[in-house]
Amino acid sequence: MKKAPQTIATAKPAPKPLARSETLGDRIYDELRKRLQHTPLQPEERLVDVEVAAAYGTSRMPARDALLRLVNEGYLIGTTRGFVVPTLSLDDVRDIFEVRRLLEPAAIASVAPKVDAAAKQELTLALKRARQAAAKNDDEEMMLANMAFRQAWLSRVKNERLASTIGRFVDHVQTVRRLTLVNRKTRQVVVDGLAKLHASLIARDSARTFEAMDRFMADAQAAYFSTHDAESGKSAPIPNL
Amino acid sequence: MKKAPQTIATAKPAPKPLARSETLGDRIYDELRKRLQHTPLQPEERLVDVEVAAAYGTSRMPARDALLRLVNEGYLIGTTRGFVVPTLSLDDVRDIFEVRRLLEPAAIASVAPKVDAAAKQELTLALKRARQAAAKNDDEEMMLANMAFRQAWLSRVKNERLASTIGRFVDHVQTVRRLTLVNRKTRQVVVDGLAKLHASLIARDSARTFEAMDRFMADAQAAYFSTHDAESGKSAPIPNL
DNA sequence: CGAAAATATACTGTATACAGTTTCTTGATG
DNA sequence: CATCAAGAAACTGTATACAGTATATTTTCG
Repeated sequence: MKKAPQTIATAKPAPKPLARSETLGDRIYDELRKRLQHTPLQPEERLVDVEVAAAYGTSRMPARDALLRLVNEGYLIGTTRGFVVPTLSLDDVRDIFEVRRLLEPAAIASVAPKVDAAAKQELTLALKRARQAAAKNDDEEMMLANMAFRQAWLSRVKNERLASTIGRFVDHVQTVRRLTLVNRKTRQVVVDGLAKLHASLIARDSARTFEAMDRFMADAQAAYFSTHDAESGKSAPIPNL
Repeated sequence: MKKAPQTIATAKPAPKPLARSETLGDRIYDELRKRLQHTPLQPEERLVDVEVAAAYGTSRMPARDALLRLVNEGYLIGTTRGFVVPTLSLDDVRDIFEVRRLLEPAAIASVAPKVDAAAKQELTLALKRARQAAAKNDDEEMMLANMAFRQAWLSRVKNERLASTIGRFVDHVQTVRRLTLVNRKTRQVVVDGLAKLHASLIARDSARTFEAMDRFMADAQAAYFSTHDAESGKSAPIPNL
């Protein structure tokens, strides 16, 4: 490596180039991300580029691209020995909740006026699933219902940058959520929160929806920190993404 | 390329690996980003990986890593013929402003209680620069002062995720800002906004700071859209990042 | 002389090979 | 038996080479 550049960009005539089509790296990235969203890695599990490459039948490069991208977005961290799931400290979780609380009430409020029949059906179904899961104490189903509900409104947020920012932060505390839901009282908080959101959305009431989400997030956050403080020592980092 | 994987991750004993140290790709990324923040590319300018690589004296790979990362973060878009600056539509700008307006008031309010002597000095200096620039109609200096003021508070936001999210969105409308500031009335709006923010920050008044930023962003947004509508046709995409 | 076709060029994407570094394993030594 | 050192193994990071594709250029034909 030699030295810094003077000027890098070339100012040639006037091209009008196409956007790039999907590459192998993109495909691997998409599938890996979906996989991580669905079933997060165990804290000691490692993703190794050569294995990912072999799994997808490509060389290391596209796999590497995908893994680096996941690192860039906070889904993984790169170490000298494979790619691992990041360990979130309590402060990290607090920070993420803080940002989410700034974004999600406004985001969901923005879809309230536009709730149509299809949206209503999705939301109602998700709520129903959540209720049944709560009744059966089914943690896994509870989480899935919760995700379905969020997906129902988040996919209808017009502002794509807002939606994707929220999505990313949600993903990052996914396992936290998993932990949180393993708790009877918390499950009730969630069902109540979803029910209120559902009602205000169906009523197409933006202000009430905003309020409901703000409350919901505050309650969920409180529930998380209380159950966590109860279970383990205060400042111990909790496992996982 | 063959088929999808069954299970990719290996579950071996228990490593405790180090975080990776800085790579060539990281270094190139850092410098390129700083360069783009300072002087954005012209719309027809292209960044080509082989040239970037040559400029830094490396092979194409680290350059490629850096460029892809910049694409991932929205600073560039990859085409079949080099990497180019994205063209933001009016809706894009609106979306970005919307997100910023959700985040920045809360963020700056969070630093108000912690404004110390050093912070005060930085803020005061930046405000002074902005005033002088406005008096001299110096667009460039105006923008720099504006950036300095933001840097002064943004660097003191404790929540790093919040800060970096804001930073990214700000960067993306940087050229928009440049356009906006080339306008006498707008410059006054900015100076007034900074002055109010400065006052409430020095007073360590969170609520007032929040309010001041919210107003400021609303005014700035309005100023931008009015000047833009005045200058060119309504829905024409404006150039640039 | 102009338009369409053929060729060349300039990029990105992918594969493979190599180098450097950290962790693991093995063996020697007290 | 414990501890440390030396070697091997397992990774990532980087370099180089090749393939594919979109754009630019030239050529050919009306």
